[in-house]
Amino acid sequence: MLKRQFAQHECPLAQALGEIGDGWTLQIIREAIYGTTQFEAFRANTGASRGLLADRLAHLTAAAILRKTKGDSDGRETFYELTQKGRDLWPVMLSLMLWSDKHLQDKDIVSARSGKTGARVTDVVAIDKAGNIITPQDTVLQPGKDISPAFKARIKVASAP
Amino acid sequence: MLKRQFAQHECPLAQALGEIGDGWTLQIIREAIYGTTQFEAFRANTGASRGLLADRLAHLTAAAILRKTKGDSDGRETFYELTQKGRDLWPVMLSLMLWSDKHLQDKDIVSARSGKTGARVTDVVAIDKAGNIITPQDTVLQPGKDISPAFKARIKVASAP
DNA sequence: ATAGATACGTTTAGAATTTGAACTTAATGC
DNA sequence: GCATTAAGTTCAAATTCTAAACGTATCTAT
Repeated sequence: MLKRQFAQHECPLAQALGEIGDGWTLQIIREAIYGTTQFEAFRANTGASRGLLADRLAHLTAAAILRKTKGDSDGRETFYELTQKGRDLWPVMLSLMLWSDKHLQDKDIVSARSGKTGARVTDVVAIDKAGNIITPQDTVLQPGKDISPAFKARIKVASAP
Repeated sequence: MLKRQFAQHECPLAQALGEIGDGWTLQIIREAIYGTTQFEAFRANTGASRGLLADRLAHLTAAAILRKTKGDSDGRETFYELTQKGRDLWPVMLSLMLWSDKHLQDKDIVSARSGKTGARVTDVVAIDKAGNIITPQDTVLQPGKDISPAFKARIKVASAP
């Protein structure tokens, strides 16, 4: 089991990174989102070693990001499927994919599209409860009621780019 | 320098994870987005060791996610600031923050809001060129013209959750 | 029923990475 | 000059990862 712990911040982002921010863990979640469910397939598609993969799958299962089930037609098989918590990481993966398309790639490998209209996903935007778009330039980080003075001091100068 | 390389996929997501998917790298990008610019501040806020931090900052600079500049008032200082490519990772961090709020936290530590209206960011959504929202349930991954047969076979069953 | 193959692990030694402390170098302040 | 600060570098010890072998249960074919 990975013992390394990132500095325990109250920062929600630091906590999320502590839970899934490990490089291999993200690769595994990517594969799960692509539809991979079995140990050997995760291995083949990520290149992770057996020991590491077993460890990370156990961690993701304990964190309720994946759910482990036994195959009922073939008793040898174990399936790891995304829970709702896991599926909720889709926007993270989608934004990464769009970033990659914009900055890392010129080839047209794969695109996310609407199943209904076929229109390509070009962007990911923040919205408020009413559905209004909030641009990155207009975004600020606001301390909440449970924030510590120390962390408040750090984020008060920060605003989104 | 980190030698470990994730399986070299043509997959844009795998490439993005290869570039920034390392755990410490993501912590550093988080800090940069929070406004951290100096070596010692990155160290204090992430808990990374000096050697590792120097290595990762060099990598992020080489990847043009950070830009390294010298302080002109104080010649000892070095600043690492986000480039546009780096700032474009904001949606990734914001989605992670929202995921954390939904699944990892019950405390009200910090929220992203509109500077203009004060409205809280509640969600991140995919949109097409015309600005129509494409829900995760309606999203499919479509192979592009430069895809290899092998990768095409893998994603053809995949659809977003 | 026996033999071989498959799926999912565990174990282990060796390799690679990370830590933590000490050390450099260069610039600043007193 | 002398202490301090910022940003690294160096290196031995600790941790983590890999790769190959091994283990166990289940399935398939003979």
